[in-house]
Amino acid sequence: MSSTQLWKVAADAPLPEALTYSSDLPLQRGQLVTVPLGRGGRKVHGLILGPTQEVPDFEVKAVDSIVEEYAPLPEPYVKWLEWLAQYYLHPVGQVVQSAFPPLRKTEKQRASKRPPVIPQLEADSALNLTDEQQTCFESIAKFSSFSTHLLFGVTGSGKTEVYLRLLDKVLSEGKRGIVLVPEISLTPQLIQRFARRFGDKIAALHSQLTDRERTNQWWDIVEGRKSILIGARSALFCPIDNLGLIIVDEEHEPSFKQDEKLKYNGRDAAVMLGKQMNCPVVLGSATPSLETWKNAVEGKYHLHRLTRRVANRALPDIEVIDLRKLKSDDEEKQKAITKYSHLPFWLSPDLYERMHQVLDRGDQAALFLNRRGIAQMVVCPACGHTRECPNCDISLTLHAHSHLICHYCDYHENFKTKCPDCKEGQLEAIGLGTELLETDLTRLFPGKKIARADRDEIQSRADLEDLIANMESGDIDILVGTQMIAKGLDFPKLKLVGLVLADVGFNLPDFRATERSFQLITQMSGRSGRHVKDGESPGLVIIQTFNTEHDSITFAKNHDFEGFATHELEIRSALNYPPMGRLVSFRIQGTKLGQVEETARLLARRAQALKTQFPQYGSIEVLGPAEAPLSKLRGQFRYHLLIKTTQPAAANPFSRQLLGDQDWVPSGVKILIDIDPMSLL
DNA sequence: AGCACGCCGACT
DNA sequence: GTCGGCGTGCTC
Repeated sequence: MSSTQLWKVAADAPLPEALTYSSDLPLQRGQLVTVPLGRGGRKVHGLILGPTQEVPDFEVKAVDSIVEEYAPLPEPYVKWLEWLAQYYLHPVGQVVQSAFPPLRKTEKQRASKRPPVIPQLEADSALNLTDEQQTCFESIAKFSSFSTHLLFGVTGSGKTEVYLRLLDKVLSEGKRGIVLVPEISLTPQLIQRFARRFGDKIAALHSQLTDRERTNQWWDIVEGRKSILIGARSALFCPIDNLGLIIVDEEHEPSFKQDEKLKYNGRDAAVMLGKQMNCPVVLGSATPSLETWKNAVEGKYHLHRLTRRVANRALPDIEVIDLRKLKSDDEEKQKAITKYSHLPFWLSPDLYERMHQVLDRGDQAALFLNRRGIAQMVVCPACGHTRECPNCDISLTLHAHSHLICHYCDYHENFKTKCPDCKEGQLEAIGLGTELLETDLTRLFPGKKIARADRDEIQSRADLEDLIANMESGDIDILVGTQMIAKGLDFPKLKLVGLVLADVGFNLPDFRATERSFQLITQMSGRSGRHVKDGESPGLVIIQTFNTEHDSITFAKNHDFEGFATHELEIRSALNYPPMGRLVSFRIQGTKLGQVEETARLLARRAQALKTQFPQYGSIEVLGPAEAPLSKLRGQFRYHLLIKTTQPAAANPFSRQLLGDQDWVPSGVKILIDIDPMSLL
């Protein structure tokens, strides 16, 4: 009955295009099949993209079988997957695999010792909305087809309650919703809140699940047992039908960008999915990315504002401490310096006194520093030798006064004080890290309970949940941490937040450094005094810095996001940086430095040639090649080439052509492409 | 990615 | 001779 026909199949292999297979099976677009690939009778999964007329000039193999377990993917999902492959220049066959669960379906559920994926909690009822929340809710709820909304709400203004109401509305219409959060494992408090409100309607997908848990959650959604999917960016790949809403919380978060394999941005992919599914997309943030902000002020996105914290709670006061003044030599200062001579160099008298005040009242304080360990480098004062990682171009960080660790590749060695180079000097630790803060604080605040939260201390969801419980119960007085604790956490007794050295963030070689720094200060200040009562003094934020006039500080101090965004957009505009221009980064890496350099040079020359050959690429700027800021990582030398353009439409075809044939690239050298990179490191 | 081919050094 | 190390190349 059915005759043999040719099909385009996205096979699971790193091939730029789909392959052609023949079949007399009743196939359709979106169906998962197995196909033979290569020699040796190997079988791989492939997704049917559609029939084709083109008869290729080589022998065509036949589709092996239909994978009966999966119904064909809905058309909008197939379109979305094709878009991802096309836009991010990634092999379509490998993009497509992410739309299926890692394991096969099982009928019998085995008892698991692990805690349930969704916590079982007592139900919670809706809170009363403030006028602002009500206005935002209504103006978003009007939309039921594709539209993108920015919910711009200051920290503590109750964005989550607006999300919950919107989801309520979507559920009441018999539709379903996706909630994307950055690194879900780090936001247990948010999951709990959803679990209290929506109980067993929720499924979750994130990196801390086992393959079996992930597979079960996937089927719960696909077979319609759950109607709200909350998860990290990868949750977008779960083919949920009848979608009424996509929410992206903390849309500015860099972690929405995947930094390996398919380098997609979860926020942008969510907007495209909303377009394909024809449903509204809500992006929420207190510090929107400049990309989103630009779209909002230009009217491409609908802008909704929450300008006040709930229950009229005040935003925290932000004080800036000039660390340069600590070195002043006038007499009065000198006296003060003597009085505080026991303080370590990183702690100003003002911050120290404020910490005492807060702790004496029985409240909590938190100190942030974006660096782990005891010290960033160890140096020999006699000959200047520094210990560096043999695999990465980076100084080793001292931990526990006994180990030197590379934060990139995890290389570690014992710390020996005698300089291995000149054999005379004693190596000294220079710099500052969370571990050192903890040690010093234990000495300065005897009897107070101090906890540290960084990647060395908090490695699992359970660790973080323990920490949160101890903060909530008041078992911790002072919390020290990296930016791990700057986001999303909500502790009623936390009244003082100190940023130990803001400068750490300013000086990164990245055009987004100022934006990141502004976001960090604002998000961090959002942790302070979230629950102050009427008449109580607001929470306090103290920023220590050597550069009090830095844009990120002067605007953040006044809680002035819009002023900051306007100012920063002007700077970006002058240099054609995103969001005014588009960037594509090519990274050339390999184990032989000479080969890498030469390939980078040749790639740049080809880019220039392409530009002169085709007039439509006239606006493209080719920057580099240059040694990447991390010039050696995990034993690989790294160069990069940047493409910058004010014509967004030119970036993709140009990159595609430049990457086209790679016969000239020596084996052992790889060219990796990153469309819309989030970081230039 | 994953597999076969092929070219080299080390062993019976 | 021939076993197996891994660098190279191809997949409808």
